[in-house]
Amino acid sequence: MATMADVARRAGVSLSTVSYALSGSRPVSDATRARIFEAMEELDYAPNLVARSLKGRRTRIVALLLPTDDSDADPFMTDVITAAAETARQSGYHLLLWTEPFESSTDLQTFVRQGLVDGALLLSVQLEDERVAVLQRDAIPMVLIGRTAEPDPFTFVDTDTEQLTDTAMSHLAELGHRAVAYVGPPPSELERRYGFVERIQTELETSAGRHGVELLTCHPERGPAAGREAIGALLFDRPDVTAAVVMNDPALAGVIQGAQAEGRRVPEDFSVLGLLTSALVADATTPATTAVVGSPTSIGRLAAEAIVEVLEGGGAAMPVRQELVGCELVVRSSTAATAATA
Amino acid sequence: MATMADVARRAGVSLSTVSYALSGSRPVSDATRARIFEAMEELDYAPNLVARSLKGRRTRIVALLLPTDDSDADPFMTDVITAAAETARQSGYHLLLWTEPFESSTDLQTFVRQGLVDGALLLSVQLEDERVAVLQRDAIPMVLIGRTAEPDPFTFVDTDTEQLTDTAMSHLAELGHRAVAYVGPPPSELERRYGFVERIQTELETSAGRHGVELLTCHPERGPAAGREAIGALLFDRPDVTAAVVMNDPALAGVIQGAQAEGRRVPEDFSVLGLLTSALVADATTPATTAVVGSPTSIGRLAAEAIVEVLEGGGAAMPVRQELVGCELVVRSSTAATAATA
DNA sequence: TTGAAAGCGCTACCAA
DNA sequence: TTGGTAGCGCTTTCAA
Repeated sequence: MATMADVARRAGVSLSTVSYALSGSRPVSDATRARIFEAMEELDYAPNLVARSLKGRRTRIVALLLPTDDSDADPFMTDVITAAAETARQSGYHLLLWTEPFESSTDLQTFVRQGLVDGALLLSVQLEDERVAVLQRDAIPMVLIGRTAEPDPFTFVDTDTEQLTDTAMSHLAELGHRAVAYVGPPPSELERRYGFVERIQTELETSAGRHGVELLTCHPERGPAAGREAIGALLFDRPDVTAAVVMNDPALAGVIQGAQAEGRRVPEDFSVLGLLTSALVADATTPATTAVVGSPTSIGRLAAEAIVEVLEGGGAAMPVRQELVGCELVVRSSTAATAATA
Repeated sequence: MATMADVARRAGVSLSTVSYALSGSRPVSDATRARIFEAMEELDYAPNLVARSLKGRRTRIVALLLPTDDSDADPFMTDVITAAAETARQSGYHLLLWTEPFESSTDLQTFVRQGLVDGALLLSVQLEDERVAVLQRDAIPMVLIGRTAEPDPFTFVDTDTEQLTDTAMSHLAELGHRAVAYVGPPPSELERRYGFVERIQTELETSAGRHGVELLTCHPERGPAAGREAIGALLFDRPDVTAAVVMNDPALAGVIQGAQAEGRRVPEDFSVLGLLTSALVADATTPATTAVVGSPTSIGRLAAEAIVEVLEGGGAAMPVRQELVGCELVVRSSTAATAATA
């Protein structure tokens, strides 16, 4: 591949002039510039990013920290990732995948010290997230997608869980439901201690209280069978429960089927409301599941914008930026007013 | 961050000795090495990858080319990507995301000329894929995930579509089905001219012929409504159709519902078989959908292995490696023998 | 067994 | 308006 020296030779100018012509950081006469760009064209020249990175002590590469013992490939994550990658690219940044099981963050430590990346985007943040400490130790700029435990002095982008839960509970309360099942994520995700999961639980309870709704929680494993059993057992104990909010895509269909097996028609006798349910899954159930959905695309974009801003900020003490992304109710066919209300 | 010079100074040796101690490419006395590693430890030293890349003229970074006007975030792709990233990392390679609409491959051209990546992995390969030509022009090593039109002289990893279609048709033929609907991808994907989609169509027809099965094709848009309509119309014309193979996750539930709306019980009167259906979707339908599934994890791993092999091969003329990854029938509850057979 | 130094391709400072 | 050159952090050749 052609180097700057090749271009300089061909254009009959010095190497530094080529550099200045390219960066514009010093005036270059029109004639000279024209000759230089012509030479570049002829040689298919493109500046070597590695050399530039070495010189400039920054690579314009951001690590995307992606835990891999997440059992399911979440479509939500995929959208976050592509949106972040696209946004980053528009600012001249690249995203580099760093997949790693949650446990082994010593690898991460070594990795960031190698100077390949200028900063990091953290996916699937946990309440106590080792990775944050590791990055902080080396003063690697980072943006969390999710939140650690409070107080959380980091820049983050997250779903507005309060709005999420409140949208969900308002919807059900307005429909007249007074006792609602919360079918949460599988136990394995609970152990992980995602801030996200714990916040949902707490805020769901708060919101339920505010709306005069009683909340009954269960955490079935993945899969429709587990969902059926869980809701079956719950309805056996508490036949007065008339709705479920479900944040467990693999179990979602099971919840609907389990309610039906107990003789409830969905949505006439029993409402099911998805939380962050992927459209693919929500549309696959019968009836299709009404859900409160987030905006993975906005999250990815905002996260990329935030990290770029920090990195371009040149180390100046940036204000910590914390953004909450709103949710939206997507009405399909699985919720309806209770008999009492209708 | 500490540099090699810092380590050398602290250990009281020359810079080159530190380098040799690290690489092992020249003997270093035990005492010296011990001092050096101690110094590294104390300084939290890690070799600078950028400098190493500049010197070595290789970055050990591989671009992951990810077209972004794919309308849906496919869980299959996510698994491919994480598997590829993990495998690459185990060989000391990193994956860098390059998201781009199909059209603009001039950006790609410029990008690869910048020397940031040693090679590329191509996702969602089309029959006529511009990206292949672009990379070839600059002799960038690449591995396709998918295939271009024949003859295809490139290294690729792909799902074994022949086995896929044959597994599907055998299953249905054995159950006694003689007229089968093929509910293919939405028209937009057809226009894209994915090799994958076209191969499935052809091979499904071939396989159907071999099994004495008549195949009726339709391509509904995404979403359950489109699926319902498509299968409804088809069954209206051809009431003798007793099964459907569906390669269109968003429409899948609609196909089942549409058949039921025509008075068919699934699976007793009508079988539905998914093609590469994601587990999340297959488990969400009622009944759960039996499907022939591929192995995204294997594909990702093999693709990463292949590109690493090419890159480590040092430019020696490598044999073109072409791997087809097998499929498997996952039996759930949506297929059964026809009345005639049972 | 170890050290000195050239050079990867670029940016930016110092001079002219 | 332009040229020369040091140096980013490393690997590797040449010398001792």
